Amino acid sequence: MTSELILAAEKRRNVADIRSAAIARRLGSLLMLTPGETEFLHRVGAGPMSLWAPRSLIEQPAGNHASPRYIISGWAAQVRELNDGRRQLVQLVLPGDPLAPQLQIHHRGQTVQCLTMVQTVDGAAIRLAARDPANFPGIAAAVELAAARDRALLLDQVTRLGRQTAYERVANLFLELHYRCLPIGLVHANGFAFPLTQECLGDLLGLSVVHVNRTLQLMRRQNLITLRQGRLTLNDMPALQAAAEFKPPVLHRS
Amino acid sequence: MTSELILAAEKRRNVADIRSAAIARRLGSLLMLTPGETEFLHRVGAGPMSLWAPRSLIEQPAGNHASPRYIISGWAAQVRELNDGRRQLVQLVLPGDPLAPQLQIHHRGQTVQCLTMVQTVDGAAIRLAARDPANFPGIAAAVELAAARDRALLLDQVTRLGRQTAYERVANLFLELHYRCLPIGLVHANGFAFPLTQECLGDLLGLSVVHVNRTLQLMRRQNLITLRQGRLTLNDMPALQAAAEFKPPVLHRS
DNA sequence: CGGAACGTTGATAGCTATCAATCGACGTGG
DNA sequence: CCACGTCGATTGATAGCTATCAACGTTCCG
Repeated sequence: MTSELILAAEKRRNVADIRSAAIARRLGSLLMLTPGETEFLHRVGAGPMSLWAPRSLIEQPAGNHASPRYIISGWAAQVRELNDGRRQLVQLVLPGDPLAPQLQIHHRGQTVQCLTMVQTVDGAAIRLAARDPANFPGIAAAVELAAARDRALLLDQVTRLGRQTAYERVANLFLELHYRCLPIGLVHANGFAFPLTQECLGDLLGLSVVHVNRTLQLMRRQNLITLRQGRLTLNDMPALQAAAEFKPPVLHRS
Repeated sequence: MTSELILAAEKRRNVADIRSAAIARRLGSLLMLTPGETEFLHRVGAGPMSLWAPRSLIEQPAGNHASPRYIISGWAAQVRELNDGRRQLVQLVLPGDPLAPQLQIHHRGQTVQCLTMVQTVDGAAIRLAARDPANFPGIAAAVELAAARDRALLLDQVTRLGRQTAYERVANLFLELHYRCLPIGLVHANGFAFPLTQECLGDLLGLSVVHVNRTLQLMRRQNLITLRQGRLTLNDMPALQAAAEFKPPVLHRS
């Protein structure tokens, strides 16, 4: 076996690790989990997985007794569509996140859509663990905190769309994504995989494709970011911060 | 006692009823409560109340052990402010709603602000009841459903700000408010008290005061609405619906 | 009466959308 | 191998929605 093959195998193993560890990392970043809980979440992440094609819609079984699903790789989004074809990506769903909140109200025109190839695992065990504080003291709290953080990010999204310019929206989103990708191990040297097309960015930020393109080019000319070949690097976090005013949600110990 | 005085007294009693009943109506509109549960919520609504002046900020005690507070009269809003003074009303809080979700993450620049005089009551009993399914089978489910509905309305807000024009935003918001005021008994003949200034409307819908004004006047000229003296009447719901595409969240029986 | 808060109106500027066309990358079938 | 179509990114020209600035009217209240 040549060293290249060994390296490739090593890399595959690392990738697999990151995938099966996404949930454990995501929840573990919110508060301290016991080793047993971390191990438990790793096993959930390594369980039988479903594969979804890019652009496919993930059907959410209605009712709150359906088991939740967690993304372990790929990006998805909660999408709302208007009758005339306009669409809004309401919130991005990244590895370690549940596809939808535990109790979701049915809404015509609302779906979960894959932006890349997506792998999901069944989260029924997590829901059960969250209801068994004796054995899993941290998981219940972490699941709650995760939901609260997602709501805080939703408020960020409202503020972005309501009160920020195109330039600020893009900068703010990039900082949010950096903040979210960091704990799940997807960031290296301030860069991370960025699979969104400019059209998706527009639908997420309430902008037209053309204007997204022009805004990105401006940020490139100012050397704030590098975005090519599906990878985004934040070259100047202070400048982005100054432009976007992104404030990460603060978790308080309770 | 003249008949005028009798009528006035009757009216005061009705108003008091509506206030103490706001929580019961709000939660009872989501699913069937037992008579005991309804009575329980009435007593909560009639409990000791706090009074908040217009424009005052309601401090949220950090931590998830603080008892939640419910509004029983008046309007408030969750507000985010940017460093340069821009502000965004993220979500309106109406009678029967909790001031904030059960577990709230601290965020610099986020507050709850009264838009009118506001009366609140302590919701600790509701939280306890929600954890005692044996005695209160419906309340736990209703509280959860209410939170899910609020999240759905937040997604509406995102879509409004991201993908609708000023005219559509205003129409959509008016339909949402009608939808929310109906179950708590505030709507009479398609009209309800509407205490928002045009500046607040702008901060809520991501528009400037001037443009809010012009949009309202257009809708008045088209005879879609009547808005004067703090009262809003929707004269042409079908036309508003056609313009705004408001879809009320659908609760499914589980 | 003066001032503050809110609403209204006009003029102008500016941000962003829309339309149209081009370009490169990629995969497919002839 | 090349023609072809599709998708995404890019660019230019233009239109349009909305913000900003400024001024004025109205109501209310001390």
